[in-house]
Amino acid sequence: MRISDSFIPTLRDDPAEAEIVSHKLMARAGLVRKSAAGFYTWLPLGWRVLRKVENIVREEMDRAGCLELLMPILQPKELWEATGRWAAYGHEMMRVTDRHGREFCLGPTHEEMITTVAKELRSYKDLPKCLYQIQAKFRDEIRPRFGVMRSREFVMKDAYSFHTDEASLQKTYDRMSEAYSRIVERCGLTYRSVKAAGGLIGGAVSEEFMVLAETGEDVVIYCPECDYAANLDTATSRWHTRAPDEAGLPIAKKATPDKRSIKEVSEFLDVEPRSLVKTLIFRAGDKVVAALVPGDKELNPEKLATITGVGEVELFSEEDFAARADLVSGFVGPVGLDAVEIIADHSLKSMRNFITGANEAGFHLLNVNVETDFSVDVWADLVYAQVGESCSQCDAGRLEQMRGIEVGHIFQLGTKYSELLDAQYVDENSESHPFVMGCYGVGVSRVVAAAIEQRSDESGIIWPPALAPYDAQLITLGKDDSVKDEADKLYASLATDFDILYDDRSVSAGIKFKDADLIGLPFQLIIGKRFAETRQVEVKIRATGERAELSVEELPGWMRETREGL
RNA sequence: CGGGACGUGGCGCAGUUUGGUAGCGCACCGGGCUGGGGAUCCGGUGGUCGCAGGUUCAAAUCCUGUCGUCCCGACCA
Repeated sequence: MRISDSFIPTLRDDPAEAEIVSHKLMARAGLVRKSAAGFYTWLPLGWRVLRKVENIVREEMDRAGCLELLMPILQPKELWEATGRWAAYGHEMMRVTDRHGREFCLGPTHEEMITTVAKELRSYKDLPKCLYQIQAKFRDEIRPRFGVMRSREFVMKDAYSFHTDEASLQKTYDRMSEAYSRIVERCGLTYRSVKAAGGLIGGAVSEEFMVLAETGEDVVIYCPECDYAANLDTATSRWHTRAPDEAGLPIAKKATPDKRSIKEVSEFLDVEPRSLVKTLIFRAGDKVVAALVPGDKELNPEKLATITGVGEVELFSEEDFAARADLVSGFVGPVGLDAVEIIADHSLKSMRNFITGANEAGFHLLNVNVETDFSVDVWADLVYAQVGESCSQCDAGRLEQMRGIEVGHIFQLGTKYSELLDAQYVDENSESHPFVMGCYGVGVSRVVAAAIEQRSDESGIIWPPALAPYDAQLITLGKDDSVKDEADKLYASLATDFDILYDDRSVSAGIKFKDADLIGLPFQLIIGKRFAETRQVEVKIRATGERAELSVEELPGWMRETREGL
């Protein structure tokens, strides 16, 4: 492609609205333009990159035995009401009404839709099947940001598998996990796969593929000694396995006037926060629960929601407390708290003689012990894992953390959707069963941003060769017609084997070099006056800045070889 | 939705405090010169200052409302 024939509007300055490097560079290099918050036009150069990612994803899906199809973006309300998600999705779902008053949503995902399509898989002989599509998805994010990283319309590859049983699902799930690893590797990205939470999609088993980057919105907790890695939301640690070694002391009431928070009480009594137990009152659906965690730990509401079997738990407000005389805000404790369910973090098993609220304004209890003073209804993992704690998997490593960009997420769904939507197959005995399902997503447009987030420098983008919109940028220098002729010839000869972006503009050398660095193709092929004498093409490798002089004949082979290492 | 900031040619910004009828750099167009890291000179095009009301002889500037955008929190590929 000749630049003079192309449409690559590069910008000299960062757009004021862009915050992170990928957003700035995507705008500056002429890859995308914003239309409204969270909506982007993919300009020709950006579109080429997006298609490269799409094709890698498509190849790996096909290799894994998946079948591509395309479903409508608009989906009828009734379908979503059947699974309860018309309400559950809330404001995140974009909705439209047709001229007859019938309501639709712009698909945020397609579990409902694909499940109705899969109803045509009637026999166990038709299973397993894995279907996928690559399509725009719509989620009315509370706060779209970082360009295409978190946008309201984005390109996603979503795959769904259908099985007779869990074993078959596990097989496909494992194969998809491998395919996902291949995808991110082929895109040239450094990543880590981590254990994750199901969220709105649901499902017990789930794994995220995180591209590692400082600006990532997710925190990954990992063990340097083994392969344990998990999203902060689900990460566990084993700091609590110590056996209690202290003898229990008799419980005692202590006046703590106006001291409510862990900080206030621990300072007032001159003890470490870890000597206290926090009693947090939550509303979980219809019931009220008390969650007990050590004073120095932070409760993870997602874990509590999972344990109580609700989508979301809500911390008691002052109004809630006002309505319950038995719960004293700031002085709640588990002793004598029989009216609500008590869920305690496992770590309390190893705590002795701790301090809690006395359920009486202005008082706390000292030397409280589990069993002797109160009983726990449910033991669970309730807290966020913290850096420095022991790995729950190998026990040897101390946990560390890093930031990541979630580009892929795979789930084992089970029969949630097939049951609600009445999607069944018949087995060998003519008995009907709901499909066992899995679903698998890749944020295709997000991969583009993630790649730039991981690979760029002061001058611009450094594309992994697999994602680069073109293989090389051919640059002519000087206004000599002879240079132009030579460059034309080289362009024509390379065109059969490579995608070349040919900067044939009659602008100054500086502009050409700056634009080439900004656009970030793996190679820059430079032809100036010298070429007529030396017959050597000057090549600059964008990633390393190294330069080489090569004859026209050896150039193709050299490029093929060199790009492998980039 | 809560907290903060901002809307002035395509992009980046100044001007707003103290009202007087819009300016700079880049980009763009024509021409000269230059041609290995965003060169330079001359001459141009382009803005009802987000929108709607209000105050005033006079509003980018003051007031009210509204829309949009960005940042920090809860959501997610």
